Amino acid sequence: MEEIFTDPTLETVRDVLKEYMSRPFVVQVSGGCSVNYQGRAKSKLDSGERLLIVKQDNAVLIHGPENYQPKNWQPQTDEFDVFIESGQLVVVSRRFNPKEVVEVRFEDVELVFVTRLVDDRDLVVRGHEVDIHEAIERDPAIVEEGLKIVEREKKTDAGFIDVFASDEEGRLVVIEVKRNPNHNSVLQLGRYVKEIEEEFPSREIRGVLVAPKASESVVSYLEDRDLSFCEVSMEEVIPSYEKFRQNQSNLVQFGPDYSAD
Amino acid sequence: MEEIFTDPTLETVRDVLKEYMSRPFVVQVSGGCSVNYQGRAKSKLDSGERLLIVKQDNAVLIHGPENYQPKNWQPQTDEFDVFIESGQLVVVSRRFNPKEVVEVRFEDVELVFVTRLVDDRDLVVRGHEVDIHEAIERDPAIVEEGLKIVEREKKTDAGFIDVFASDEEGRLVVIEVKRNPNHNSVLQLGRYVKEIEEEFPSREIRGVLVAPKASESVVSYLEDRDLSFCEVSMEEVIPSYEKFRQNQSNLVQFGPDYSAD
DNA sequence: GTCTAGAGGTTGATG
DNA sequence: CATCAACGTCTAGAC
Repeated sequence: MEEIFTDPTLETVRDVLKEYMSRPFVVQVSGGCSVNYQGRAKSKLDSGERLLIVKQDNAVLIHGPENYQPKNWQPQTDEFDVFIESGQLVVVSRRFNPKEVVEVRFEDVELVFVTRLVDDRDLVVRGHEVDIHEAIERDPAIVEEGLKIVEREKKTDAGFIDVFASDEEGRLVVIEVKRNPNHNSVLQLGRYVKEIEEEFPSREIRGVLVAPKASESVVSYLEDRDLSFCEVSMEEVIPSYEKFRQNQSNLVQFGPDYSAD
Repeated sequence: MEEIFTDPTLETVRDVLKEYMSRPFVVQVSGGCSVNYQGRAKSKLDSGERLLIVKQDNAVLIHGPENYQPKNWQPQTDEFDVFIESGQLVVVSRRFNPKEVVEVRFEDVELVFVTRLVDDRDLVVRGHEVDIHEAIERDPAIVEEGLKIVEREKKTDAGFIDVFASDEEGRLVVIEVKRNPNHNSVLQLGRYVKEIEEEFPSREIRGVLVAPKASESVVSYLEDRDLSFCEVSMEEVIPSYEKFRQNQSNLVQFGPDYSAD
């Protein structure tokens, strides 16, 4: 189930788009175009050669020859318009919330490719912040010996505390988990500690930032506020590959080949 | 300058990739594949139909049938490997900083498309945070009548203050500009105000968050700390379209057609 | 629907 | 090269 048109007329492209857009097909148009966007911001892209991709859920991407990011895009489309005007093929993608419009104007098209992709597999990712949370819950000693979890996602006026615990000496410990901590993480942690000090005025409170790494600047910023840093390695955080590898027998395993230190 | 191969053998695909990858061509491969990633995190994607795009700067995208986002990616590649193993075409993209590897294993390929895209036009975007800064500098009355700019990007120990001003009554005004403010923006502003209070102990200090919008929660958080919120519309912030429209005579103008309120 | 927090965020500026 | 701030961030989850 695929269709390819090389050097089609704009009329052909229009008809192909009308037939396959808004239906579960991936439509690609490669050619010279300009793009306008208006919504939360506005953008203008003068004429150049690009690749337009309309996905099966009506997400729209306009990719230039370089960069990971698309030049313009629309995460989803509520309404398409396709028409020819002044010798240009105009494709308009609108979404209503937020109200945004992307308009692509093709002057010439090199190739149109229509296909249907079947992909029901989920992407499994490990190494997110939640994996650090879970690792701490499984084994609080990762942070420090004698730590006991009191509550997870404890609500305060300043927001949710990632992990709320008590240490060996009975002090309350406010733990903020971050994958990439910065100064804001420190401010946030400080605020949480303040909230807890108000809630438990008779208790001694500690604040700990737990992360795979922190810059010196962040660490010193922590120390300035009597907070501390606990480094955890992703190795102790990411579960063993056994579960991760399931149903992957025909694939190269993650292993020595990749971990070239 | 383009090449299209439909239902090619994996050997053909390998040879095409070897010839055109790492050179300034956009190479697309559509077919059934699985993907592994390891780097800052790890991910695994079982077999399904996807579109692999290798851009002219060696950025790599693996797109599924849906979503704006690619399933896996590599913003840039320092080293490619292409080979056939166990009846699968393996494409490995490595980058060194951060050290990350994406491995795509094709079981079958539906289409390969090679092209060179020429696009030297820059995307012009209006409506970023800096545009709000500039609007305030042009016309401080956007924030409030009688406001006078004292300094922009004023340095403090807590970071840079976006706009530092004085109001009609001679009070100092610390202005924090945000496009999408959140609680952290409030904490940040509070911190700046504290710094300024230390620097000017004899003056009265106000803190104002300027943004196109703020959630109620953020506004009440501001008020709790004796800070205030000033809403600016993007219309008063984004410069008139005259400049924006330059060289766009052959394009439909942004205008009434788009601004369906 | 709005709002909040996280992301393999990415990217560009800055020291 | 590291650090930081902004993004049309996007996206998922909670309310």
